[in-house]
Amino acid sequence: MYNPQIAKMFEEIASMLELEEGDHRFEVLAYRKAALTLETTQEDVADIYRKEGIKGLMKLPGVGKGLAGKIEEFMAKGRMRKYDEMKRKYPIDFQGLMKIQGMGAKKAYKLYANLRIKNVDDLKKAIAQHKISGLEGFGKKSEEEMGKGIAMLESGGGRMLLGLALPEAESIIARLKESRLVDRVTIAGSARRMKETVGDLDILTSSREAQRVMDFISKMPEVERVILMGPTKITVRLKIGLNCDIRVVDDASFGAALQYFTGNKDHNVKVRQIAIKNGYKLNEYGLFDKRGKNLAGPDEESIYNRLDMDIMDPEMREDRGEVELSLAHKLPRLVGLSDIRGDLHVHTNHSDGAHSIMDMANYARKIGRQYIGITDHSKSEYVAHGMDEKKFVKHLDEIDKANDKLDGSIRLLKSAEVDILKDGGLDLDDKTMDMMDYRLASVHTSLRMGRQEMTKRVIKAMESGYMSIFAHPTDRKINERSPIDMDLDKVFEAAADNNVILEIDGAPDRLDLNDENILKAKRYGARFSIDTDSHSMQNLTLMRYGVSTAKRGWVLPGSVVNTLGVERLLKEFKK
DNA sequence: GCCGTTTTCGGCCCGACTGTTTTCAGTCG
Repeated sequence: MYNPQIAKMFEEIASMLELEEGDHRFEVLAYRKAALTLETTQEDVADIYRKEGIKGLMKLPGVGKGLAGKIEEFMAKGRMRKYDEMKRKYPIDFQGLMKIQGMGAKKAYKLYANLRIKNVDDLKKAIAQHKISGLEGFGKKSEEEMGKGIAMLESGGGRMLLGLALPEAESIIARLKESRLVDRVTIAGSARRMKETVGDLDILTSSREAQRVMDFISKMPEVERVILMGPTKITVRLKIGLNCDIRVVDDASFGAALQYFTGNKDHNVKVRQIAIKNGYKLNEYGLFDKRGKNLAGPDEESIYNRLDMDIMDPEMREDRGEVELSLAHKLPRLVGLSDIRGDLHVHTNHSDGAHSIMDMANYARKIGRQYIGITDHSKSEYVAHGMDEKKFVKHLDEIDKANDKLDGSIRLLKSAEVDILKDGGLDLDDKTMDMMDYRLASVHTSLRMGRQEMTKRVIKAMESGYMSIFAHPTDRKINERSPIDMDLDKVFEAAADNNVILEIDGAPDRLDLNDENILKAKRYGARFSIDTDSHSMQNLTLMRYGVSTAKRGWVLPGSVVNTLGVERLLKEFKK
């Protein structure tokens, strides 16, 4: 996989260009944009190049003739002349140093020019010896902030799971509402777009008492320390190890600000370009005409509507074609939480869940589910107390009895999460599986198997005729474990051929399939099941993470099986 | 260096905050 390596080189070239004489602003932007594209492109550039040559590379957004040539050069020779030349002049670890808050290319270079600081270790030593504060343009405060920045990095400054960050944001929002200092308050940024991980939290409020809001925030119990505070913006470090930006605007600007701070960046750039084409100017304070009159209303929708666009769900705002569809008034109606009727991936204390069948059923009914599928583990998962055939017969019988007791108030479906064995066989015998309403199947062992073997393994399981749903298909764990290596195109094709439903597992550390893979699967006509993979009653409420992931993959309600009523769903499983 | 319903040249988002400044460069989102 060349992508991360080349992305890093482009990033570094961008940093070095910032130090060169003359105006390289836009060249810098171009390198950074291409680096971002490479970081987020799943397909290896080597594969793209093999299939479509340099023209294929140039199809990548932000990659033109020049940068495509540099990618080609690196793949052929293992080096990039421009990078090597510049690196000789600036032998600095920009990537490492610039991860420190407040450090950009220019400061990094000053440190190198004056103190020969090349990397974070050098910087640490210089700080310890108080060499920074003596430098022109730096002071005592700079030295302190750098020290704090390094400490923050070392305590894990990476991106946090949405499932941890969003509840924290919601409790901060609740606190602000209770304070009565704010008119409106809401989440913005990547958390509002429900990205699987977030680098920080953005919260937007409107108030006539900005200063009091600032003071209030700085004293909240969630806050570890204030990083910066101005009249309308405050950045704080939260105790959970995440930064949080909170902005205060006038209520009249709230809609414009919410649009602006929700992003993402590329989406905003396009919307602003449309504003310019219409003779307007769009910023976080409003939509202004030539005379400077603010045309925006109090909400986001009025801004889009003024531009003759339809408003789209925040999850769509990633510049993946939603702007164009919105202009054409052809936005799809995506699946929403209220479409979901059941949950087809639920564990109980018969394997590794915390609660009984009845507890799970009652809780699920309380939060509005019409049915849930009980999917305890099969015998290979002995660490998860997986059951063998004999135990399953008894277990399935208990589900029947629970259904009798529940008397139709919620329906329990008989199922299992069956292991896909190393050879592609399933972990229970046919007779036992025949007793179930449907079956989940998933990979839990031999995760490092090679690509071809893994692909064959999964497809063989799909062809068994017993696999109703492919649960957490790639088996990745965010920030913990890479996805298993398989040819997703072939797997998705086999799923469609064998009527296998693909799961969108809503457990916040899985979110599997993810947005990109959902978009890919859709091209093969995939159908989905959005589940929680619950191991406790509380987990049943995680459905929103799965639904938002589906939205990020532009999933329509009609292709999600658990939007169906239970009778229709059972008919689907019989097919 | 990229890109195209201002299309092969001339744009490319722009406002907030900080530290070290005495008017602003650097960084961030």
